[in-house]
Amino acid sequence: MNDSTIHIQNFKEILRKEGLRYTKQRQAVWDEIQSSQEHRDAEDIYMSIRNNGVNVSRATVYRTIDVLVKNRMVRKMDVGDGRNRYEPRLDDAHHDHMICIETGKIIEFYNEELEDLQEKIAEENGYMLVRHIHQLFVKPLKK
Amino acid sequence: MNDSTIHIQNFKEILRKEGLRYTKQRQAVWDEIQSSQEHRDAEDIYMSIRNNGVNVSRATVYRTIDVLVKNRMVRKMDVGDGRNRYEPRLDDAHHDHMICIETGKIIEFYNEELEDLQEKIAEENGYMLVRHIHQLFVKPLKK
DNA sequence: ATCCGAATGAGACTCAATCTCAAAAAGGGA
DNA sequence: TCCCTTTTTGAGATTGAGTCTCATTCGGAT
Repeated sequence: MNDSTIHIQNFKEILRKEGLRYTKQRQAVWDEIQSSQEHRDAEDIYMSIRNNGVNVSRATVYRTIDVLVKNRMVRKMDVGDGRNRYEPRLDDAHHDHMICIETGKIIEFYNEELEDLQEKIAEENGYMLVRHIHQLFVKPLKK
Repeated sequence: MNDSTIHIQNFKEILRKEGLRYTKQRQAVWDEIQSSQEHRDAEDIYMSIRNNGVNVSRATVYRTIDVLVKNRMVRKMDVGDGRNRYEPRLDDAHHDHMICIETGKIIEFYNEELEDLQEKIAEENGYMLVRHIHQLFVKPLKK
């Protein structure tokens, strides 16, 4: 059983759990997102699927992404330019993003201390942390 | 010279610096935002100005907000629901936001350690921190 | 293989935000 | 003050990501 098989299994199970049918369009959306670690927008994913010869509509792409996001197979990120970006959660390891304002490059980072601190802050205010958005807008250090 | 006068002065100076003319519409936008510490959307600000008897268009509200944001008199925040929120930066003290997913309440917080950690992370990756977005989505702790 | 409810897709629709451009207003000079 | 040039305004058109509609197609249980 290779990587790809594992993902198809998981995906089918999720559809079953959600009471949804397995269709080639839904599979194509997951395949496409899963095929790249990049942070892509819905239009890009939609066009790539069509270029691969699978007929799919934007509506189906958006609908399927919602299911994937709900089931934590895809992470949705709002970079503030009006278009959401999506990336596969292949290993489910949490990370945040650093966005270079000069090149647009997106760098992932993870810091345990930072994670703990956020939970502590929420609790100090009488709340429980559910999720968070944390983005650092940066520019290259001058050498 | 009262608080209000101080702000009018600053605002006029900013318009001059930007090579923009002083108009009652622009003043009304700043007055309206400055009048409340809440996190309001553009439509709310627009309607309030009109209800106060000043004729203004949405275009002018958005255009003026852009100038205010650029000059750090107003903070623009994307809470992820498609409508940006604006708040006056009266004292210029930085803070981040905690959003209760049950009530929609927005709580401001500031933590020095968190701020330092972010700069450190950016530098470790060869970047300089320019700005950041940090939002904690929380729910009330069960008693 | 049949059947019925779920899924699809073309395109209409939503809604925040931006753009257009003719008309109105600012503000400097005389 | 009045003029004149340039900027600003505003009503409405436009944009664009995302959602919705509903007739048609398809999945999959029996």
